Amino acid sequence: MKTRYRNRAEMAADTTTLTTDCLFARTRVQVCDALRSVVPGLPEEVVQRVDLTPTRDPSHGDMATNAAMLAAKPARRKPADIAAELVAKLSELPEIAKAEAAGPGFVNLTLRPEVLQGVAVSVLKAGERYGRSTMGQGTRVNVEYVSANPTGPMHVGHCRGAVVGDALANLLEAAGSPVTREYYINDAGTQVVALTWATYWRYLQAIGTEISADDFSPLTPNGLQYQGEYLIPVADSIAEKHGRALADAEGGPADPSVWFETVRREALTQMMAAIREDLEALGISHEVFASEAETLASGRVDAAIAKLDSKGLLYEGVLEPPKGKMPEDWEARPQTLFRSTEFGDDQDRALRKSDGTNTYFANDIGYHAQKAENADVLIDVLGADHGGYVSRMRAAISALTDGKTGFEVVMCQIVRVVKNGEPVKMSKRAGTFVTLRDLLDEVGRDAVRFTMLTRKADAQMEFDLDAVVAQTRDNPVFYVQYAHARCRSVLRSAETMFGAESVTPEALCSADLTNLSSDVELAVLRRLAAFPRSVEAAATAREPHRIATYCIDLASDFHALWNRGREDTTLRFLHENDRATSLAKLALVSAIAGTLRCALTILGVVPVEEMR
RNA sequence: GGACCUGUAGCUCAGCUGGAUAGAGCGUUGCCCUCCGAAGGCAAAGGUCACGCGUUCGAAUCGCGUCAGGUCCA
Repeated sequence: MKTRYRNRAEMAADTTTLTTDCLFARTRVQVCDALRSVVPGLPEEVVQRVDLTPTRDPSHGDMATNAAMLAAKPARRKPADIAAELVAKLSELPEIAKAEAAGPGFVNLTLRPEVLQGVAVSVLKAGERYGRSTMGQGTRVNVEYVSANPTGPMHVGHCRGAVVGDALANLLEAAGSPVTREYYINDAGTQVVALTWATYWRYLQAIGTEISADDFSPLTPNGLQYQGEYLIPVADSIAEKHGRALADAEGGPADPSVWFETVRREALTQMMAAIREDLEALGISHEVFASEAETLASGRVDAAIAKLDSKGLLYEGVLEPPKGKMPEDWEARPQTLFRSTEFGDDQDRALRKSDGTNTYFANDIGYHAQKAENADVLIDVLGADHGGYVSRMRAAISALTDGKTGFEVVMCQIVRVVKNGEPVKMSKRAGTFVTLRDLLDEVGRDAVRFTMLTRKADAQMEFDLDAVVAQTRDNPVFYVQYAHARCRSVLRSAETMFGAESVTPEALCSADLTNLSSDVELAVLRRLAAFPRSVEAAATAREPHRIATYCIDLASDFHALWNRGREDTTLRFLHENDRATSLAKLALVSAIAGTLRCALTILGVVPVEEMR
């Protein structure tokens, strides 16, 4: 496993060259240098824990560091004393207007205004690359997400994992990791057999045979499991292509050897095509669609099992009966077990059933081994219902790769869909489940994506259909989009006022920014400065929702600034008779719009130019 | 019975990997349009961070236990 930083400090201390063009990262290096000279011989692992954070309270300056408090114990000195010496050292730096010790040992730093003003220029120069980092260089990441069974169209239950996985992939890419987006098609299991039978039933109807679900069900291996109408067009196209050739002379069910493989392939192809369309509508495209059947055929599953065996990790045994509620049909059965308990699992796990066929787990091991051939870290984005699967998979990957390949799971908890204050009931059986397409049609792609990303993945969330289309402050999608649209609106007005060529990002880079000195303007600049830091932190934590939170915060700063211009005309962006001042303000506005675009792009949300 | 996730304002949720007086939105109560888009902003009120013990300079955050909700267990 390649380097995985436990925290930002470690990440930043790990390298002498900065991974991102970030004011915080640069200043932190200076703080660390100062600390080393104030406390000679301080162990590096202590220095690495030094953190430099934005302050919550502007009266504490622009940034605060915990350096003195961290060093106090190893240096056997009082935090306040170290802080005082740090203050003296840091005050000498040209970038720092004021350094002061405060509270239990913080050192608060106030930057010279031109340093903060320079942030706007950095943003404009970086353009769409603002916030990008090289932190992940050398760590190839495979993110597997969605992987919905190809047995029907996507429904809202798949949506959160899809959006989170996609945003996470974008985020890790922004943080410098080469990312593979992957979808695992479970096309070798019993569900696909069931799908095939269900499609065949619809096929018989398509060629004019009258056969009810109740009549057909007993003919199938496991009953008729899918009766959805979405199979009708699939069956129609099969009927069109093959006529009555797949049925017997009377149009009734023929022997499976006649039709099964044909129908299976056709159903799978069309289901996957439908899913890809759904994904496309969500703005998602995977680089790899991996087939379980192909992985099996490639021999990788057998190879993985053989490898575990060669390490002495397999044995024939009988699992303990489940504690508590005992399934009625439970019986002790000897089967091939993997010693996952040696890797932290709470129970050994079966790789082969008593009849000798592979379990799902066995196939999944082979598949993960396949992914590990081209990645250093595997991330599975899973629904909460797969929680029990994590520790056994981690055990298997650890065993197979000798711990070289990282395995992480981002677990997405349930989304409750609410409309008019009432939960929307979903039942696949009753056919009342909401498809992804329905949801997109109702609220729109960007609203779905952004809203799903405003909460951390491992917390349950409520998705209020009314709220996400509301054009009000309590709808964060709208709020953020509105901020961007307002920026663009100002810039459009500026173009007519000063000429388009004067307000391009390149032209605005050379504006004199010294008049950006009010508290609200400096607050926005501080926020812009924190973006690269947020990207690295979000990537390290595998938490794309932090980028959504950042968007909301920046939008809030901007709306506040906008409204302050009502009472204080010097804060307005456009001053017809004062070109120099206007260009400074416009540089800030352009930097805000640019940063919002960078952030929204990570989330896969399209920034809008105007609201209608 | 066990595993994983969650518990923060009346409601929906943030809280930047242990830091200063715990923050938003909605709802409630007041303000702010002659003015770049008021689809916004400002302010007030609202908290035993589920509970208990522990770790330490310092805990919503880390550990253990209890309770509650969710997901799962060949």
